[in-house]
Amino acid sequence: MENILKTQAVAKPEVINMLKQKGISPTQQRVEIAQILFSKPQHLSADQVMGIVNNGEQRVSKATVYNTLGLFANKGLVREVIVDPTKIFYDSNIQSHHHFYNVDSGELTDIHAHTVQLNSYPELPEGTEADGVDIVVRLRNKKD
Amino acid sequence: MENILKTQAVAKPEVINMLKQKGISPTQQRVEIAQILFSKPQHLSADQVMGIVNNGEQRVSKATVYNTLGLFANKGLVREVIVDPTKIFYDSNIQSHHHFYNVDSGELTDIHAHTVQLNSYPELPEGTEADGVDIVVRLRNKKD
DNA sequence: ACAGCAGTTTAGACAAAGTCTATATTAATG
DNA sequence: CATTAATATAGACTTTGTCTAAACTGCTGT
Ligand SMILES: [Mn+2]
Ligand SMILES: [Mn+2]
Ligand SMILES: [Zn+2]
Ligand SMILES: [Zn+2]
Repeated sequence: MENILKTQAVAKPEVINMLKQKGISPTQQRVEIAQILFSKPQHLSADQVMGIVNNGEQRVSKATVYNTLGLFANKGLVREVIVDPTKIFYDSNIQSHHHFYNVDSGELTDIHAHTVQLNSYPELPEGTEADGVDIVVRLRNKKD
Repeated sequence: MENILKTQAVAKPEVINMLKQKGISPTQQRVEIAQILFSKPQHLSADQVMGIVNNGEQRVSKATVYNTLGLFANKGLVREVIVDPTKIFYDSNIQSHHHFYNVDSGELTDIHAHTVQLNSYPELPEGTEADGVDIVVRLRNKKD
C-alpha cells in the first residue's frame, strides 16, 4: 500500500450529490473515496486509493476500496484504464479521451480527445455493440 | 491450466529459422512453443500455451513458458496485448493491426490495420518516443 | 424506543497470474 | 572428454484482486 499525501479534497456535499445522481447511497467510505478521486483528473490504482484514504485517521478496508471502485466504474463515475498488465487504473476523468503509456516509467497521461481522430470505423461483429474505443500510445524514454 | 487440443503445428525447420533470425537459440522448449504460437494468427495466454504444450508427452515448466513468451515478446516475435486485466494475450500476428475485445465473452479478435485510420497524431512528451499505438474497441453483446 | 431488516463494511482466507531463486540439465567449446 | 555458459526446472513467493461469513449501520414500522 503506497503512502501518498492526501491532496486538496473536493467538497463533501458536492460528491454526495454526484453519488446520489448515479443512485449510489453516499456512505462514509464511498464519500471518502470519491473525495480523493474527484479532487482532480487523475489515474489511480486501487492500491494508491487505499494508501491515500488510509493515510488519515479513517480506516477503510481493502474489500471496501475494491468494492467501491468497482461500483463507481459500473455506474460510470470513473473509467477503468487497462494498460499495465499488473493493475487497473481508475480514471477520474470520464470525458472521452485517450492515453500515453510510458512503459519505462509506468506513467499514464492523457491525450485530449480532439488531438486524435479515427477517420474510419470497423464493422462490428454480429450481435455486439461498441462499448468504447481505447487508444493507447505506448512510449519509451529516448535513450541517446 | 486449460486443456486445449494441439492443432496443426508449423514445420520445425521453419520456426527454428524464425528463432535464429532473431538471435534466439532454438532449444527444444522454445521450438515447441513457437510451433504452437505460429501455427496460425491467434491470441493465447501463457496459461493456454502451457495447456497446449503440455497436452502431449513433452513437459515444459511454467517458468520456461513465461520466460519464453517474455523472450519472444522482447525480440519482437510476438506481441503482447493488454486488454484483460487478469492476463496478457500473446498475439502471433505482429503485423500492425488492432483489436475488438468483447468484455462479455473475453473474446479477442483482430481489426485489420487499414479498417481504422488515425488522421491526427498527438505530440509526444519531451524525451520520449512512440513504441506503438494500440486501438481497442470494447464490445458488449447486444441484449434485446 | 426498539425490533427487524436491507444494505454495507470488514477481516482474513483464498485464487490466479506472474516472478524469483537455487539447483539441475543441456549444449557448446576447447 | 572436461569445462563452462546458457537454459530449464520446481517450488516458494509476491501482487492484485475476489469471496465469504460475520459484524455493523441506518432506516422503518409499531
Ligand atoms: Mn498480471
Ligand atoms: Mn489483476
Ligand atoms: Zn485519463
Ligand atoms: Zn491480433
